[in-house]
Amino acid sequence: MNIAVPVIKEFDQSVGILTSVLQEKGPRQISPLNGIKRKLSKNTTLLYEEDSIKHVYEVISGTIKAVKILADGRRQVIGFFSAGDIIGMPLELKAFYSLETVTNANIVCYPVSQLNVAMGRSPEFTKRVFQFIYGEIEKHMNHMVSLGRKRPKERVAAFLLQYYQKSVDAGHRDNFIELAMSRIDISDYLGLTQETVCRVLGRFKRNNIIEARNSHEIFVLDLPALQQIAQSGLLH
Amino acid sequence: MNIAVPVIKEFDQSVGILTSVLQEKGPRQISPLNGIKRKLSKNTTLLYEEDSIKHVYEVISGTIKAVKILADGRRQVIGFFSAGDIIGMPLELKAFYSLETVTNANIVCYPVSQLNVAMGRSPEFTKRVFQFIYGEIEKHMNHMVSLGRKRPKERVAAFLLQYYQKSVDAGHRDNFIELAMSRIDISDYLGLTQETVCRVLGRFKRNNIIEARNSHEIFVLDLPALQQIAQSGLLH
DNA sequence: CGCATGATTGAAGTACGTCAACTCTTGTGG
DNA sequence: CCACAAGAGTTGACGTACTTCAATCATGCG
Repeated sequence: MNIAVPVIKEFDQSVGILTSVLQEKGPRQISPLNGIKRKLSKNTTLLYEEDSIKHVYEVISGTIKAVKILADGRRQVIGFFSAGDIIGMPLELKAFYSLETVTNANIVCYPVSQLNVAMGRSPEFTKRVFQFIYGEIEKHMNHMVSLGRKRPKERVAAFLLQYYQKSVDAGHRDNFIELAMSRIDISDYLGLTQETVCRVLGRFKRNNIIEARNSHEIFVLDLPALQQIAQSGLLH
Repeated sequence: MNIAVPVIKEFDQSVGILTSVLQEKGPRQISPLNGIKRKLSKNTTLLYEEDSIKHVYEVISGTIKAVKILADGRRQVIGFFSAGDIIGMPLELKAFYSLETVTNANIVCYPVSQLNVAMGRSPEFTKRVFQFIYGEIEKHMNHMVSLGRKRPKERVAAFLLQYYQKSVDAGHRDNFIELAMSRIDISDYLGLTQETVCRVLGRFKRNNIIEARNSHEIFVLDLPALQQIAQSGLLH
């Protein structure tokens, strides 16, 4: 037991455990997933679109964005990932998007082959993988509705609420959200221009719906208002 | 053998075979998927958003759309499905969208539980399911780029090309595509108004890029032009 | 045949994008 | 420690591409 504790710790540190999403519960069932830790500095591309996928990534710290880029430079950010998020899927195919760090980040890379082995062994694990993918798809659907049918203020409100929810899920109760990415990244995520994102945020500030300590640190002052705007943009 | 043939035929007709996507190759390996055939008339809702999912559907004939609807009536069509397409996933959860027939349609319903059993038995089948889901996700990504960053003419061109490709994949060489859905459905898919869709199609006609026999039957006259417009909208 | 629905076209308005100026950070080197 | 540069963010003025509103034209089904 004296020995076991440091061993477990070593396991946690050097191997990663896919705790949040994919890992089976209970110490007995821990799948032998051997991930490799990587430390990435800000604005690094760790995967290019069309690259063949070799790993599934778990974000330990920092923020990473998934981006699709058109020939003329237009960008669509598919999603942002931060601590606890999983990126990728257990199939070796071509990447649909490139992955770039928004901030310095620590990640754990799990070889796809290992996940396949784990899935072959455990139906429970396979089910968790499916549930994870389901969740990702649900996000994609909501994103499509935002991009196709929502007004700028509704998109921005929904975006802020995503981060608010994430903060609540993490156990915080201070109405504080940190937007690690630039205004351009946000606008590329929401299908808007950075100017429009700025103006909408400015309006929210003037209406005392949010308060900004600086451009990346925001307090939600009026949650119901934000929810109402996000849901159907009734306020003008 | 005289007996076997009608039995097989009966099997094909009443059970469905998930041929195109999920079915394993070779007669020996045919998974015992017992689907139930359903005949649906036009404008029928076969699944409501938030309903719990009990089946995966295979479209035999006709066209079905997946739709998300906002409180105030705005609609985002997530996708259209026609002969050979599979709708849904092997997990019993809440539906992310409602499913409505665009035309009269024949479908086969496979209980999710059966797919799970088949996946438990066959890693090969599981892999096919993953590949299918991958393909769906790729479509979602491209759709997000269209909705977030493409101009109307680029979206419409890409939409036409999807159907052109489908026609080619089905072995047709006549440059003919059939758009079973209404202009409103197309606009709700592309995040535009029906008027804009009409005007773009009208421009394509005037530029001899397409020719319309009627509003639903279209010939592609200038494929390269269509591809160029879809890819980066260079033409004005 | 006639009505209802869908498609198309035109005119007008506006929300968002574009362009540009300015300010605020942040980081670096003297 | 400050000065400066480079980048990011913000705000304003203006233009326009798309929407909205409206009228007309097809299409198809009872």
